[in-house]
Order: sequence, then structure tokens, then C-alpha cells
Amino acid sequence: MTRAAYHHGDLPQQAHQQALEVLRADGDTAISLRAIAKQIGVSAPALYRHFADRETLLAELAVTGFEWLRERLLAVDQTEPRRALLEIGLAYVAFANDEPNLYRLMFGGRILPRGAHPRLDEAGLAAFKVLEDTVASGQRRGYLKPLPLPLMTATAWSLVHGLSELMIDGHLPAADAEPRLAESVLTLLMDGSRNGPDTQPEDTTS
Amino acid sequence: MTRAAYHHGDLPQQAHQQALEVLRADGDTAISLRAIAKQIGVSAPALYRHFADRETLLAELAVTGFEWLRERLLAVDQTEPRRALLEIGLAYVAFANDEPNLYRLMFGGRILPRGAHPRLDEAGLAAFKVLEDTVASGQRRGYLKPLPLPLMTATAWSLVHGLSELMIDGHLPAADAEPRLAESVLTLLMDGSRNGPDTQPEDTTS
DNA sequence: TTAACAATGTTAACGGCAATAACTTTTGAA
DNA sequence: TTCAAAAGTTATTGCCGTTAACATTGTTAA
Repeated sequence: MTRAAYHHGDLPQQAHQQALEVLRADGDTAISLRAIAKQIGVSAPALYRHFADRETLLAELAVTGFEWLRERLLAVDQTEPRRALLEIGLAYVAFANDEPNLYRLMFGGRILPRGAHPRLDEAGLAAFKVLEDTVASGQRRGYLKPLPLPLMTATAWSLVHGLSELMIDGHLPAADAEPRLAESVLTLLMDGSRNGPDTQPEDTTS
Repeated sequence: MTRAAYHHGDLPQQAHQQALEVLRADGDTAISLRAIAKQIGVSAPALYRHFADRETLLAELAVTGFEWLRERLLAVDQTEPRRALLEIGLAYVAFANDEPNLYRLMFGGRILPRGAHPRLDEAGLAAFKVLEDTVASGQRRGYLKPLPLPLMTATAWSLVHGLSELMIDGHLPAADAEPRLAESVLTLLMDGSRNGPDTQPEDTTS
């Protein structure tokens, strides 16, 4: 018998796992504490010994999601700047496509308000930092323009996040016609962020 | 007495308005048909004479949101391509910042699944078309690269959507330090999308 | 060894919710 | 003026999150 198992098995982990499966299958709105309790053979209030409330359980799922995302981003080869930037963008979008319901939970600002769950904020920042490091590295190695880092990362993140959301919500039919849409989209931004010889033509503002 | 008012006043419009106010204040999860009915002095089931279910009411709110967004985008001056592209992006982000909860509802894929509410899909497409037209115009006038239109619009939309979501969810602290963050972000993409003299340097891929 | 205590579970209950059924009132048109 | 459809009502069902009060199990220290 393993430790950390008082009466039942380790209920928290089982509940976490069960909730994750429901989330993946039917989205966060389908997660019911009562149903989860019944499925793992325990009374509903028992869950409250381990989770303050439903939202806290959801927050833990989101933390798991950010950890997975971080691992995916960390696995990207960083030897060549251009390739690293493209690959990390593709990895980000691929994660969202592989785990759409989890991704929506992680970034559904209304269901998990920022600031309410410190561990969640930390996990999100840790994942974001991988992206930031890659951009910073691209600048250090002279591939990207020497613009303020917060600006560069905000732009990169906005693009991959927006692309991810629009794709998983079916707003981009172009994704079906063009299987390498993500690659093309990322390339388009990278062309404007590159530290080229002189990419600023005339100012046509009136 | 106006027409279209059988017993009450025109209940559908009042319910719509009340739901919109709750949405703006506390987000879609705070919208309760029972509460709305009580607030406008009617029994809860009465609402079901006008809305198939709660989700349909939410869908109507989202339709309103897309119509507002479309109007904002249509108001952008289109005389000069570069300025039009920048301004339409700023208008998009400004809308999201002005109506964060409405914006989240419009793009919360899990609560309003695409395909379930035809009027919503139409309204979304109509708003998207304004953005697409602006990009197409930018290409026609030679300002933007002659890449496939679906690719260009997907990129533009991804950027403004991602930026909007990250901003309203408080994920971009850079937004506080840099009040013109949106402008800078949009400029960065536009630099890569511009039909410059020769913006393609050497290919550094191994 | 055992007494005390904390951790973990139980059943019962409250209030709120979306939704449906069955019924009543109002309206407008034949 | 009758009558059917539209728009409202109360009553009810079956979920849900959450709390209160109580029971049980494991750990720890006297």
C-alpha cells in the first residue's frame, strides 16, 4: 500500500485525472464535482478535503496544461535562431491543436481570473519564459531586430495565441486548404522582425 | 401602445438588454435566466417563449457584439493603405478592451460552438470580411505582398485577436509600461507583410 | 498500549439553476 | 363573437456547488 493514502486511494490524484479526462472530452463546463465523485466511488463533499472549490480544481488542471506546454517548448532545438523561432511557434500551435479544451481552460480569462490562483500564474509565466528566452536569444545572436524585448515577445505570443485559438475554434477554414498555414503565418511575422539590411521604405503617411 | 407587445412590454428586447448588462458587469457565467426574469418582472419560463434556451440568448448577445465590432471596423478611414491597416487593427483591439466580457463571449469557442447558431456565424463572418477587405485593398494597391489572401488575413486576424485576448486577460504587463503597445505590435507585423524592394536576405537554414 | 488528535470520509440539507409540463390569460383575426 | 395562437403563469424535475454535522481511520505521543 502506498503512502499518502489514508482511507481511499489517493483521492486528489484520481479526481485530477478524472476531471482531466472529462475536460478533454467535453470541455470545462462539463466538469461536475458530483459526477467526478461518483465516478471514482466517493461522496461529493469528500472532494472538498482536497480542493477548496470547483474553480481550484480547474486551476490545477490548467497548471498541468502549462507544464505540458512548457515541456513541449523546451524540447525545441535552439541551435539555429530562425529555425528555433519557427519551431517553437509550431510547437505552441500544435499543443493547442492537440489539447483544445485544455488550452481554452488555460486561457479562458473569465473562468480562471488571473491573480486568483498563484500556482497557475507561476506556471503560465514559466511557459511564457521559454518563448521569451527564444526571442531574446534571437536578438542576441543578431537575427531579430533590437527592439524592446517586451514588445517582441508580446508580438510573438499574440500571433501564436491568436492563431491557436482561431484554429481550434474553427474560425480559419484556410487551415484545411493550407496544411502548412501555421508555418506561413509565422514566417510572415518573422520577415518583419528580422534584422535585415534596410527594411524601412518611404513613409507614405499623409 | 406599440405593436409586438402582447402582454408585457417587448420582453425579448428587455431580456436581451438586461442580459447584456449582466454580461458586461460580471461575464457570461453570471447570466442566469431566472435572475433576468425576476429583474424584468416576469416568470422564468416566460423567457422560453422567445429564446430556445440559455445558450441561444448568449448567442444573440454575441451577434450584437459582432455587429458593433463590424461598425467600428467600417468606420476606419481607408484612403491610405498603411494607415488603414494600422487603424483597423487598433480599432479591433480597442473594441476588445472596451468590451472584454462581450469579446470573450464572442470568441469563447466552448460556450458558443461554431455551427450551432447560424446567425452568429454570419455576424462573425460579416465582421471578419471588413478586415479581409482592408487586407485585400492593401494588396491591390501594392502596399502588401501578393501572398494568398487567406494567408494574409489569417495572419492579421491571429495577431489582433491574440493581442486582444492577452490584453484583456492581463497577460501582457508590457501594456501598462507601453501605452502604444498595440501600435508597435501591429507595425512589427506590417513590416514583414510590406511589399518592399527586397526584404528577403540570405537563407540561414542549415 | 492506548489516548488523543488530525486527516479523511460520510449523510443530510440549502439554495440556485436550466428546463419541461400543464394550465390560464390575452390578443387579433375569421 | 368565436376561437385559435401567442404569451404568460405556477408546479415540478433533476441537476449542481457548497456547507453543516457527524463518523471513521490513521498517526503520534504519553
